[in-house]
Amino acid sequence: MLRAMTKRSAPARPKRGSPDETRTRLVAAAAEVFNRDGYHGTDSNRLAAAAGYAAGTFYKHFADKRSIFLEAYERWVSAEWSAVEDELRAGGGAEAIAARIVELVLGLHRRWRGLRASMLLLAASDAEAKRCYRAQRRRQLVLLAELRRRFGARARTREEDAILLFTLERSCDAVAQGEARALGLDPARIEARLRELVQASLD
Amino acid sequence: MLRAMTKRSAPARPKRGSPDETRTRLVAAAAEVFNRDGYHGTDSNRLAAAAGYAAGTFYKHFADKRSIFLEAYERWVSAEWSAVEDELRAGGGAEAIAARIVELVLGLHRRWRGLRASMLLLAASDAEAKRCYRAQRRRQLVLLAELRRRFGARARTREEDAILLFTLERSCDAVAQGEARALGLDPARIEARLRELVQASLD
Amino acid sequence: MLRAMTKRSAPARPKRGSPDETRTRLVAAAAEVFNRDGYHGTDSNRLAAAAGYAAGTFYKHFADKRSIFLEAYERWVSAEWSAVEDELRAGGGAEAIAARIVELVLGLHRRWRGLRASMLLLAASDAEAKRCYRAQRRRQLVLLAELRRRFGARARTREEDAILLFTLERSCDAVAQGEARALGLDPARIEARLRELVQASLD
Amino acid sequence: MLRAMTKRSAPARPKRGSPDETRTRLVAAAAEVFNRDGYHGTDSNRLAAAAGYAAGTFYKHFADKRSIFLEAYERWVSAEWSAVEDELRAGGGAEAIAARIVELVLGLHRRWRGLRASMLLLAASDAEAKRCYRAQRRRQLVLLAELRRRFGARARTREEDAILLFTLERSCDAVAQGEARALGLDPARIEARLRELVQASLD
DNA sequence: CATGAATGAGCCTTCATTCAT
DNA sequence: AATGAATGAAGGCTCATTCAT
Repeated sequence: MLRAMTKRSAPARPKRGSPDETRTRLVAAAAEVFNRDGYHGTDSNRLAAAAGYAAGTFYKHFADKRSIFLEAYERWVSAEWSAVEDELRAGGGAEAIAARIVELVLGLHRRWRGLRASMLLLAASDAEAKRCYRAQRRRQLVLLAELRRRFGARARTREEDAILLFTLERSCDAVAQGEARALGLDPARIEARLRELVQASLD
Repeated sequence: MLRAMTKRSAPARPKRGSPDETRTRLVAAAAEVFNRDGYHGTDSNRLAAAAGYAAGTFYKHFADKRSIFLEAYERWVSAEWSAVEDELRAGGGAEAIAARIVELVLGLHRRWRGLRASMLLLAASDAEAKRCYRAQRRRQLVLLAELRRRFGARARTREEDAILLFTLERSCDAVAQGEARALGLDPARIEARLRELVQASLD
Repeated sequence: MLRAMTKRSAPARPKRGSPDETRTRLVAAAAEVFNRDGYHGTDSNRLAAAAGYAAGTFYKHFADKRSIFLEAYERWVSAEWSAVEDELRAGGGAEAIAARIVELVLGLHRRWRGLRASMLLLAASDAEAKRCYRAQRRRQLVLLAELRRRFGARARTREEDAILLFTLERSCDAVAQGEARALGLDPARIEARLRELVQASLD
Repeated sequence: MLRAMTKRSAPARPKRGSPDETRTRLVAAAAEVFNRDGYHGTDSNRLAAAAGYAAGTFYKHFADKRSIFLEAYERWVSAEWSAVEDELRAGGGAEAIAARIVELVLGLHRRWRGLRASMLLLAASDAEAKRCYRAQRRRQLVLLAELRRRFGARARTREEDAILLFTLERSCDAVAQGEARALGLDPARIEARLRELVQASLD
């Protein structure tokens, strides 16, 4: 069985909120449940229940499971990325920024590893998920170029930047998902190396 | 609808072969079907049918869907990796080897992108899939160290090597799955950059 | 899909009228919607919305879907039958009356074919619907006998009259629902023949 | 509640028959259940259970509820009509044939009144049902013309014949469904009158 | 060894109805 | 009087798996 345990909390019943509150609660609960059980590991009834609602309520707010997933990803992962961007744009030296980038990205990957894994899967077969997933990478490319301009560093090709992002993403996943440890690697050293790579790219 | 069309070929009925032949045919067909439709995009009946067998035959040879998936991954992806290793061990200069590594890895990612995506998903929630997936990375680390010894290059940390592998894997996925193009990147330049990175690691 | 499209008009919101006005609006809207989509082709929420009210309002005025249906049928179909009766009672020769009967009955069947089809269905399984449906036939039998008295024609058995009504009803349905045309029949000839039969019954 | 009681017999479990047997059993059971509970009064799970099968088995044989309904109607109602036709073609005088037609048609309407009512409903909203329903009327028109030729009677217009069939159909429904009795009519007299009409049409 | 009919739990979705506001 | 968010039972359908042949 791939499916994880499912009945967890009996959440506070939030009857009769505004539609927006309800929608928000559903999305928040879905983000957690998808993150824990994976896209194919839950169903719409459970998502509703996790937010304290009945099955029917789900379909008042979302057309289907896929659409709440995309919204959950958008709302949580992307939202937190925005926070990251804001902080990085706030200033600091190249070294500090590099360290912070690695720390923040790793944190996000740790926090949302299940959601990210599901997104990867979905993006493989669903066009809209693909778009949504790629939109982020685009933002990151923009951010990277912007930071570099701030430090007066020479420009890199988009390809070089993309590869740096891929490196960062995949390595952080490896650390977040325990793959690094399973391979006998020291997460701290991975982080250190990533910091070097990011900083080198900003100089 | 995430599910792709499914009825494809009307396969040659190879009834009453030896158990091993049957098993092999099932695995071969499954590899193709999983690669095309994804793990959640097929079902065991279709896998059996794709190999020209009845539903019941499937369960005479495999405990469940997951186990045939792991075997398909093992048998095809890993097997092809072995071929890669053999070729690389056969000799050549650092530059040629680097180019060949990138070419071969990219080829594998292209050929098996569906299977790989499914594996990524499965590895996120299934312990055995995780082990199977990681075993490969371990082999690759060994190979990398071995190649470097051959070229008399200075040793790198395991972490540095792992990050190189992550970079290679993730970037090849991006190219194989069209993500690179979607981001306006030039696949040829990505490949060139990957060759540089690999070669640098071997010197 | 048996179900037809449903969201049609955005009806004027007539909030806080007298209970009777509300009830009337609900019934009027329901008659149209049932006539268009069929009894099983709508739901109470849509009926409410079609009248410009919220779901809850519906249940303030009707016990359930069935009861609004019966009322819609009663209020519209029966009401129009009354108009027919009034006109026929107003006078005219047997031939003119016969022609008028066919014309009016056919008109009603055309106008309310969806509602009638639903009633037929409901009457098959619901006792109250059955009563309501039969009450009309009774009125028609009375009317027929009454007209005949007016023309001084000899009496027929109730069975003969009933059969004439059945003929009229079924034939008008066939014309109204396109069955006649589908069978290669000429609606005008059907009407002509029906006029003959009715007139013969009045002489 | 419109829905009739549902769990009736616990039918003999007929496991592992040939697909055709299974299909036949499903259709036979469905004909009875539809006839008893109406199209909207059952569901696919109950149809399967009524034939002694599990839910999934149903969908191995039929795409959906509508398709088994049409087949049930076709297989039972039409099949019995064929028997009627055969008998009528076998010979006899006009009077005897007329009597037999009324008797047989009435018998069919009695036996399958629920199925017929559902068909009427379905035909109102479903194109294929409509076709299937009308195909029968066409056969009947042919049969009627054929019988008349046998008796050397003068030809009637198709419209006249159609109206006779409508009369017969609707009147038999009224008798079969108790409508006649509810209107205080004597079924025997209805039958007598129908015999007259049919015989008159054959002379 | 292979079959393939059959299973039945379980997912997605709808809708008649309620009730707090 | 009206609202409309919420309900939850139930229907339609799928699919991993079993077992009699």
